[in-house]
Amino acid sequence: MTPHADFTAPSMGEPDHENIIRVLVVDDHPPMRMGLVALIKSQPGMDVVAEASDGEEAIEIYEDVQPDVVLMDLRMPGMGGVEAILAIRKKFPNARVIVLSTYDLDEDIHRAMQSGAQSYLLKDMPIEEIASTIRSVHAGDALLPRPVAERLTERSQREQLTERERDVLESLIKGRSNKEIASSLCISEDTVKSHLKTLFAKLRVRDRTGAAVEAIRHGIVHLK
Amino acid sequence: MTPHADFTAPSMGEPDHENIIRVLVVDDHPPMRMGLVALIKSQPGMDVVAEASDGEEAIEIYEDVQPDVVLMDLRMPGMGGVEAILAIRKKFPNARVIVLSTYDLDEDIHRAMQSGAQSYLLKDMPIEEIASTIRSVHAGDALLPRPVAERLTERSQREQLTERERDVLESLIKGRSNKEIASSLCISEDTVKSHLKTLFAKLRVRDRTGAAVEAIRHGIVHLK
DNA sequence: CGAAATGTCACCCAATTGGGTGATGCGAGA
DNA sequence: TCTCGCATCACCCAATTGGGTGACATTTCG
Repeated sequence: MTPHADFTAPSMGEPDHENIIRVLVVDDHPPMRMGLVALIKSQPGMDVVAEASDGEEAIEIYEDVQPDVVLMDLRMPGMGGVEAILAIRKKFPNARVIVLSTYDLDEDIHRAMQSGAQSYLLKDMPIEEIASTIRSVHAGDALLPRPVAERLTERSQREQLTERERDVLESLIKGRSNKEIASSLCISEDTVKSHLKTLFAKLRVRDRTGAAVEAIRHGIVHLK
Repeated sequence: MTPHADFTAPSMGEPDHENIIRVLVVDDHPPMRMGLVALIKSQPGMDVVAEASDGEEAIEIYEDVQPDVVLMDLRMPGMGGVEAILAIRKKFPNARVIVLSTYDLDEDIHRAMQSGAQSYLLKDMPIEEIASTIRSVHAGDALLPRPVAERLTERSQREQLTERERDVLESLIKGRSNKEIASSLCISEDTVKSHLKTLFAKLRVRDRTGAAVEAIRHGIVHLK
């Protein structure tokens, strides 16, 4: 796809301190990809070795070119960033991935870091910060910008939802009544109400409408 | 801010058919700006004369450089794209603006076109389409890509909300009960219920939760 | 093993919500 | 002038929802 020069195997032997950082750019927006490529190529000591426009492509290409660092968008059609990171790190546990997202939703950040990303940047950050993070992550650090770290703290203060609570929440956001949620999950209506009670407490809302809005606001469930 | 060469006044006299298309790029994401600049500079017959990172800056710079075409993001901190387009076209009714957005929400598209944009593109479109639209719009056409036009049709099939209905909807999404909505809008609870009834019908939902989700889904109200 | 978390269900009761019907006043436009 | 849409309010009634309390089984974990 994108021409990448002859590369030397990153495993074994001599440290790559003096080598150029080989970056894989993953984003489904062509102009954004173009910008990230321009950004990286404008920096000394790093270069783009390949591009991908969704998760599956990213996995394939990663195996081929085995880049030093991946710059990965989160929301993409088909396979998203999180699944791609999981797949890549399953096969290459040392893979270094920086998530670059439009959104600073606490759940997104949490899921990304959970899946093994080394950092999480926002697209409204200056290009210097993106470049310096690529260097840091390549050097083995895993740092989060202040505002992102703060969001992650927010999320940790919110109580974890159980699997069943998530199910109810998702069903709720589809516009279903308690009765409908019950039958869709094959449980009694009382059980639904029971889950809703704890759900309201955990999300700190009074009713289902508040729960729906909070869930969307924090990225706990995604629309569409 | 950004260097722009000597420019000739776009008013009066000779047609600019043979001149280069002078583009102003407005986006709050540095790497996206970088990509758009690279995109435009890579195309023959057009060039970037200035960049802005929010609505206010866009207005200022527009007056200074009076570009042929503006490539404008919609959601930006501070003043958004719609307000900027309105302000620019109030002073320069012939201003040509292409909105370039991440989202294909019908309300966003509607508001953008309503405010006077000539086109609405999505960031996941290929760079050729973006470039060719710049040319078309500069030549005086105002065309919408198929998928965007279809979304706009969706929106026109949904009944218009009245101002008051919007007020109730916004209040609803803040998590308020009917009683609280009533007092926040200084009307009776019965009136709130009355508005909600028509609101449910127009949005084709059964209850307030559905209304909240639909409103967010279509961009009728924005979170945060 | 015992404790804690999770998922399940039941019952009661009050509050909120949603649906139907209708009425009034006001301003814009045919 | 006379509609028509909009906003306002009222009343009634049924359905849904939310809060409190408690119980039981399973699983996980120290």
